[in-house]
Amino acid sequence: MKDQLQHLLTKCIQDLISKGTLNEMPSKIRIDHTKDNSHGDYATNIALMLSSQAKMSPLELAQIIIDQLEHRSFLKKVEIAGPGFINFFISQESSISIINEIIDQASSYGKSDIGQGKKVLLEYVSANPTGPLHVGHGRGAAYGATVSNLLRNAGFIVDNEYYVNDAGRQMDILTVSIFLRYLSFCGEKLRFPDNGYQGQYINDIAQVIYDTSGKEFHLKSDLIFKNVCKDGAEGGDKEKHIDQLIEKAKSKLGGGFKAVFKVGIESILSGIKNDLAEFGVVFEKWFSEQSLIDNGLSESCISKLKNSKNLYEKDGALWFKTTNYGDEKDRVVVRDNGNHTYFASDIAYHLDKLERGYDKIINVWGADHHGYIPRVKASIEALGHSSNKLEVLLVQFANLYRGGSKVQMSTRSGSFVTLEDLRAEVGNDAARFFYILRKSEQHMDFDLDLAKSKTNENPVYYIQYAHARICSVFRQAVEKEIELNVDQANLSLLIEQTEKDILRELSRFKSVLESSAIQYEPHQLAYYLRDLSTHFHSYYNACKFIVDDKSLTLARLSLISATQQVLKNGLSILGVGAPESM
RNA sequence: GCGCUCGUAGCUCAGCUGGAUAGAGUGUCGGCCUCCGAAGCCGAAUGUCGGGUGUUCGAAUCACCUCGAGCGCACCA
Repeated sequence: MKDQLQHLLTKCIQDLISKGTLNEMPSKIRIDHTKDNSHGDYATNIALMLSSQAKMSPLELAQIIIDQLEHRSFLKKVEIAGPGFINFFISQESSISIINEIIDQASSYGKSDIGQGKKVLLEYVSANPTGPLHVGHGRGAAYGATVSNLLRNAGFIVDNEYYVNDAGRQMDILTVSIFLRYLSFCGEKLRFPDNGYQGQYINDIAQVIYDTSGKEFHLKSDLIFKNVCKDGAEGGDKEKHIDQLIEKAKSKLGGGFKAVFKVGIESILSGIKNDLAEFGVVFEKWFSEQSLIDNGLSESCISKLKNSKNLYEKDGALWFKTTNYGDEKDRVVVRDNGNHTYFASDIAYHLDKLERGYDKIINVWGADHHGYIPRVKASIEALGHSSNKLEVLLVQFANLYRGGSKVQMSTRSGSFVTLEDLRAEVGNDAARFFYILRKSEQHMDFDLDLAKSKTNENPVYYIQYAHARICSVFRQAVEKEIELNVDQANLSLLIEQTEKDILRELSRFKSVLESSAIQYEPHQLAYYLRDLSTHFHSYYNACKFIVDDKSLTLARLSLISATQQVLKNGLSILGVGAPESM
C-alpha cells in the first residue's frame, strides 16, 4: 500500500516537473504512517519540502499536487491539513485486504528482499574464552542474534561468527591458573596468584584433569614458586609475579603446559557454545585467533604492511603508522620481545574477512572498544580495501544492580553473574526480550532483583499473553464447531474503531521490519509488537469475537488470526517463543 | 586534557535522516470479571525534552557553547 502511494506520488511529482511547476525531483519522497487517525492512514510532507522550490506556499502547492494526483480506487479521501501535509485515507476494501495477505503468506509474511541477497558477515559476542559468559555478554549475544534474524528476514545472507581469542598472555594466565589449582588437588600447598582467574570453574576444570590424568602433571610447588618475585598483595608486582609463574610452568611442564591449556580452553569453549545455543544464539563459524598465527596470515599481513611502507621501528618494537589513516596515534604490531600484539592478529582477521567476499562486515563490540575502531579501519585502508565495508555497532554495557547497588563484573575475580544463571532465573524469552528492548547504544540499568523477582514487569509476557489469548479463542471456536475460513468471511463487517486500529497497526508491520533491519535496531520491532498487543487487548475487552452472527464471527476471527500470525512472526525474529497457553 | 556515547514524566525508557496537541511501561488515584484467560481493559494526574545561543515558516530532533553522567585514550585482549 505504501509502495503504491510512493509510486503514485513519484509519478505526480514527475508530471509537475514536466509541466514546469517544479524543477527537480526531491532526494526522497517521505510517506509516513500517521500517528493520529484523524490524519488519515498515511501522510506526506512533500508540499512543505518543495514549497520553496516551487516559490509558492505549502498549502497552494499541496492543492496542486492533489489535483495532479491520479485517482485510484484504494484512496477514499485525500486532504490537506495543518501547515501543508497531505493526508491519505485508505478505502476500507483496501485496508482489510491485508488480512488475506497475512493469512495466505502465514509464517513468511513480513519477509522482504531489500537485502537483495547481499552477503553479510556478522561478528558478535567474541568474549575471551577465559571463563563462562556473564550477563554483560548476554546483551551482545541477544542483540547480534536479533540483528542477524532481522537481516535474514530482509533478504540478506548472513553468516554469524565468533572470534575466539585463544592466543596471547590471557591464555597463559588461564592455563597457569588451572595448573595451580590442579597442584592443590595433588596435595601441594601454594599461594594462588592475585592475578590468576579465581572462579569456581577453574577448580572444576582442574578437578577434571586430576580425575582423568591423575598426577601426570604433578610438580612440587617449590619448583614453580622458587625465585619468583613477590605478588602484588605481598608488596611485589602482580603482573611480574604471574608472568614468572607462567615461564616456570612452561619450562618445567614442557608439553604438559599445552595439554593443560587444551583441556581448559575446550572445556570453557564448549560451555560457551552450549550456553549460547540454549539461548538461541547460533554461530556458523568459530574463528580461532591462534589459527591466524599458525597459518602465517598474521605474519604475511605484517610483511604486506612493511612493503607498503606503513611500518617503522622504534624502541625495539614495530609500529604501524595508523595516523596516516586518521588514527590519533601510531600502534605497535610487534613488541620488543618479538611477540605480535592483539592488534596484529586483528589486522589479519579483518583482512581474512574481507577476502572471503562479503558485501558488508559488521562487528558488534562493547562500547568500551570504540577507540579501537580507527586503527582497524586504518589497517583495512592500508591493505588496499575500503573501510566503508566495515560497520561497527557498539553496544553499551549493562550496569548490574543488586540490592540497589552496582555489581562489579570481573572475570578475573570470579565475581560475576553468569548468563546461565540469569537464563535459569528469568527464562530465555524474558532475557532475550529485555536485552533488546533498549537501544543498543543506550546505557542500560539491569536490576537483577527486579528481573528475578517480578518478571511480569517484562513486557514480553504482555505480548505472549496476547498470542496465548488468541489461541485460547480459537480453542473455544473449535469447541463450538466453528471453523475459520477467510474466504467465507465478510471482512467489510469490521467497522468498530478497535478493529480499524488493529488494521492500521498490522499495515505497519512490514515497514517496521524494514526499518529495524536497516538501522540495526531490534527495539523498534519490540515496541511495535507491544503496541499491536495493546490494540488486541483493547479489542478483546471491547468486542466479543464469537457471536451469534456467523459471518461477523468469521470476520473477527480472521482479524485476530492475522494478528496472531504477525505476533508470532515478530516474536520469532526476536528469538522469543509464542506460547499457545501460559 | 582530547575523543566517543548519553541527559525526555517520581522511576525505566521510546520518539532524534526537522514537521501537525511530546509518548509508553511502571508507580499513584478511581472504575471494569454470573460473559471467548483480570499476566487484561477503561479513566485521571504528572514534563522549563539538562541549560543557553543560533539556523528555519517550523527544533526534543540540526549547529555552536555550557553543565552533568558513563566509557576510552597500553609494547592488555
